Amino acid sequence: MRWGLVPSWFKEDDPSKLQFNTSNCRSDTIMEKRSFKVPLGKGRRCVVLADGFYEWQRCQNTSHRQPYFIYFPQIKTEKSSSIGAASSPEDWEKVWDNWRLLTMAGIFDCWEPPQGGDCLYSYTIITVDSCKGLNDIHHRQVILLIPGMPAILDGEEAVSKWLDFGEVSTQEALKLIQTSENITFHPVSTVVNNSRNNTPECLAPVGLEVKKESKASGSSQKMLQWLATKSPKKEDPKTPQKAEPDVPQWSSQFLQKSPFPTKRGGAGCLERWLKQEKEEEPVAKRPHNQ
DNA sequence: CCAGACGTTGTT
DNA sequence: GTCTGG
DNA sequence: CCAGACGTTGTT
DNA sequence: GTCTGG
Repeated sequence: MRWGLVPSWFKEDDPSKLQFNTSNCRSDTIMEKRSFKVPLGKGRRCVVLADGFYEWQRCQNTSHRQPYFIYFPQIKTEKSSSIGAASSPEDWEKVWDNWRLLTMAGIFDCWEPPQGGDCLYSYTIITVDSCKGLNDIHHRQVILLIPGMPAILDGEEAVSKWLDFGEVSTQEALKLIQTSENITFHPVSTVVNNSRNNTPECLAPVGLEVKKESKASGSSQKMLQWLATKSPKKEDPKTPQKAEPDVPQWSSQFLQKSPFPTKRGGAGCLERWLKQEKEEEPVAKRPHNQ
C-alpha cells in the first residue's frame, strides 16, 4: 500500500499529482473530512506496522532540531531494563530479535486509475494529541517534544477490533482512537534528517548532541558496528530496479496486482468486498457526534 | 444553483 | 517562499 | 518531518 | 463522489 491516501474520486492520471497531504488524518476532525469519512464509512480501516517513528524537538534560541526515535517499550533483558546509550550491543541484539512493532491505526482507500489498470491501495495514519510521556522530563531537562502523535492500537484486542469492520461499527471503532501513554523514546543522530539515509544509525541511541556533529562515542561506536552487520535490514540497500521501457505514469512499485491473494476463499471474499463500492455495508450508519 | 475543494505538519 | 521527494 | 529543488535550450 | 462557499 502507498502511504498518502488517494481518494477513490481522484481525477488525475497520476496519484503523485494529489495536491493536498493525506499522510495523516486528525482524529478530531475525521468525521468532517470528505477524504477520510467516506472510506471510514465503508469500513476501510487498517493497521500500519513500524519499528517506531521520529519526531524533531524544537530547541530554543537555535536552529538545531533534535530528532528522537519513538517506539513501544520493549521486553526487558536480563542485563538492562531500558534501551539507551548505555546498552550493550548484546542487549540490542536480544531486543531486536523480539522487537515489538508499533501498531498504528490507519484508514485506506482504493483508487482506480482513469486510464485503466489495477486499483491502487493507499492509506493515511490517524493522529491524536500527544501524550504526557512525550512532554515529560528527560535527563533533568523538560523537553517539549510534540503536539501530536499517531493513534496507537495497544494490544491484540484493540488491533482486532479496529480491523473487524463487520462486527465493530465505525462509532465503536473510533473509541479505540485515543492517546496512548505506552510509549518510550531516545535521541538519535541527525543522520535521520535526510530521508535518503536509511541505515541503522538513524535509530541508534546517542547522547544529546551539543554543537557540531560529534562522532559517536565509546560504546555507541561498538553498537553501531553491530547494528550495521547484524541488525535486521530495514530495506534492501541495492540499487533501484532500472526503469522499464514502457512504464506509464507512476512507478510500478505502487501498483499491486492482488493485495489479497485469492488463496482459500476468505481473502478473495475481502477482495471482492473491497471493489464493491455501491453495495450496502454491514456496518452501522455512522454517527455525527463524536 | 455552480465552482471548487477535498489536508497535515508546523509557525518567527 | 513554496512545493516535491524521500 | 527535513532536504532540496525551483528551468530551458539542446546535447558529450 | 461529496461537501462547502458564494
